[in-house]
Amino acid sequence: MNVTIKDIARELGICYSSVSRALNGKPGVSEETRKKISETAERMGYRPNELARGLVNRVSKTIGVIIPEILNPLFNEITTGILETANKNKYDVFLCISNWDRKKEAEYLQTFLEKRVDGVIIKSADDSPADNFDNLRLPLIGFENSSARDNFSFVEVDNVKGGYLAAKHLLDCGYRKIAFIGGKKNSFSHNDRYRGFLKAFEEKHISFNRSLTFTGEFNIDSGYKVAKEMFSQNNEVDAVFACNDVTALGVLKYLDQNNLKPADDVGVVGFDDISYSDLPMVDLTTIRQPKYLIGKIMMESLLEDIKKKKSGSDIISRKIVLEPELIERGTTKRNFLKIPPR
Amino acid sequence: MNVTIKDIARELGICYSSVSRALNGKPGVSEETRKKISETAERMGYRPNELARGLVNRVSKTIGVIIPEILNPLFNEITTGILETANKNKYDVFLCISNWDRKKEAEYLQTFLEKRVDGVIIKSADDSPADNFDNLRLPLIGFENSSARDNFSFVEVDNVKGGYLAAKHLLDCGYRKIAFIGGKKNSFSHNDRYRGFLKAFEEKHISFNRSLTFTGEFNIDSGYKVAKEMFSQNNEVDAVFACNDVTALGVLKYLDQNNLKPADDVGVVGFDDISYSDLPMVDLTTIRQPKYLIGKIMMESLLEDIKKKKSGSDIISRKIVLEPELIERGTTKRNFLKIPPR
DNA sequence: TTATAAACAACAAACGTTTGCGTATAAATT
DNA sequence: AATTTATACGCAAACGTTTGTTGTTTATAA
Repeated sequence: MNVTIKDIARELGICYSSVSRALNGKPGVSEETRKKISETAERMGYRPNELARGLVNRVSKTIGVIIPEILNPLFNEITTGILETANKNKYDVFLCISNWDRKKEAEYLQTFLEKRVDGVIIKSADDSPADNFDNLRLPLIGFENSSARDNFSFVEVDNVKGGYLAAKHLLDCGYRKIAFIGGKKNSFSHNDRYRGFLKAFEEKHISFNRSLTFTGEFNIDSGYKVAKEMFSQNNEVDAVFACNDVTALGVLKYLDQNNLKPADDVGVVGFDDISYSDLPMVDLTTIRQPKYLIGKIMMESLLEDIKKKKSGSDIISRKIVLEPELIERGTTKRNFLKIPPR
Repeated sequence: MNVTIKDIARELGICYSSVSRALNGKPGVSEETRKKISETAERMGYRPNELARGLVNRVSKTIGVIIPEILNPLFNEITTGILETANKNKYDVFLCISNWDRKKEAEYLQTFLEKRVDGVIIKSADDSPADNFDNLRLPLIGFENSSARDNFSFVEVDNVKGGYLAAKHLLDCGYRKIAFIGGKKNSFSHNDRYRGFLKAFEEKHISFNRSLTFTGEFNIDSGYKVAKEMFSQNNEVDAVFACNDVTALGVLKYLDQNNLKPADDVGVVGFDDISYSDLPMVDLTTIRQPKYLIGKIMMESLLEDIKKKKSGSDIISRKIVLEPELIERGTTKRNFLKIPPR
């Protein structure tokens, strides 16, 4: 059985309310007894029961986090940022994986409500107008915009710009038959990246062949499959922009197995800059997201909102947009001109 | 403000204890009122307060998990197994990252105690006789043995066998000047893999040059650095066994940058079989650990122990050892005989 | 018709805290 | 010495549940 403040009080022959006050540094306890109390607390190995505390303080010092998966290094690094920032601020985190399933997501939100988390960070499995978290009365912040509501707070990279940078770079290199492999169809990030992608074409007055638009999932196999399908139908494709690095790795896998040289035969640009893209054997050109920072900022913003809520002031929604960055590596090559200028 | 059972009771003009009984399916409530109660509960959006429940039931339906990092895909996949299994059993998980720091680890254990988790899963940052969790009165299970105490429960792969398989494979291929790059020095897993490694040499009556023993950390940079140091001093090394795939990736990075061909110039065997080892550009021979399964088994065993503890029966410590498996890929080649048989 | 059990509802204590309020004691002021 | 003031401490309620005990109603059998 665990030691309680009542045990300490009994031991010292005083009232347990004094023990509480002493241990919390509140006034109304003499220095002398305060010292005695903290000594016996120490000696008896007292550990406050946070459940009981949470009950009266209406605070659990706990954040609920829902992400679609952690196998993808993208979420991995974001999660690292989240967890380390939480720890620095003395919060614990319930980490939940939705597997891109909205039902699961909703379930987790329910248990968060039941366990009285102080706030929620979420990368929604799906973007739709009828949101799971629409009338959740809880500070909440998302990774990437995923709600039509304009009071939804989120942190994301400028996806339009990211898509633009990718396409512009490929065009600058001289690639012309460029394919687009997107993520979750109709998700905000997918649409934004696609828009930016198209913008680069427009700007250069080059037309994009819409039949070269594909969608994949966030894993290597999916990238491989899409590449296989794509190249067996359109062998004139000379470059690919994959909306995330893991999908791009799948494309590279296909190229490798079919004796196609990255850059020379097919230019490849990914998105995210996961740690493995940097390996010399991979050496993937990509659009970097500041992943750790994203996690850190989400947690910091959330904690601020929690503070605000407690003090009674209004929470205003945040839309924090960070800069993406083109990282040029070996899977694209400048002045590559397969198609002679007409 | 959240809806409570008292609100529901007031709404219906009954006593709140009946509401509790009704909602928990306990006897003592008529079918009629039971129905009325669950209907109004639904209508009012009632969510039980798990803090209050936990307080009286002495159960939090929460597991604390401490791992050194999640950037390494090894822990990643183990964690996935842990989280999914927890979810299936209606448990939530506090995920904490120790960054290989024992102090942090101890801090986390304290907060686990305060938040009254029902059990703990841990990959200890360091193996030592004086353990953080020595007198923790909580069901606990570790990934890999990390305590001199014999009542410490853990799940691990047969590391002796893993080291043995790696060395045997390299020797069978014909490599002779083999280097060993270990993990945390003096950790149980390190020692076991080293023992197995040496065993293969003994078995074949081949002597191992002890000066080719190195230790690294669990990241690419570390593997790279060790390789650099090693090859600049001992250019006769013809193969490397790295105690984890991430370190092996660092070695491959070095080889790539120095125009050394894996397998032909230097055989490389890793440990873990992380998902990226399978990429054709990497194609790393390795010793596979059943990562997801490890996580799953840890969680299942822990939940069993929790059940046992609740029912009052004794918890016996578990030592679950799983089989490692050699995965032959492109970084080693059979019948490679650099050194002619004498 | 009355006794008796069964079915249900209400009461109250408990879980381990925090905290407003009242009071006893000691110190300070007149 | 009498009165005020500050301080230390105890009391009790509250947070939202669960659950054992007691009280009341209703149906059933004698």
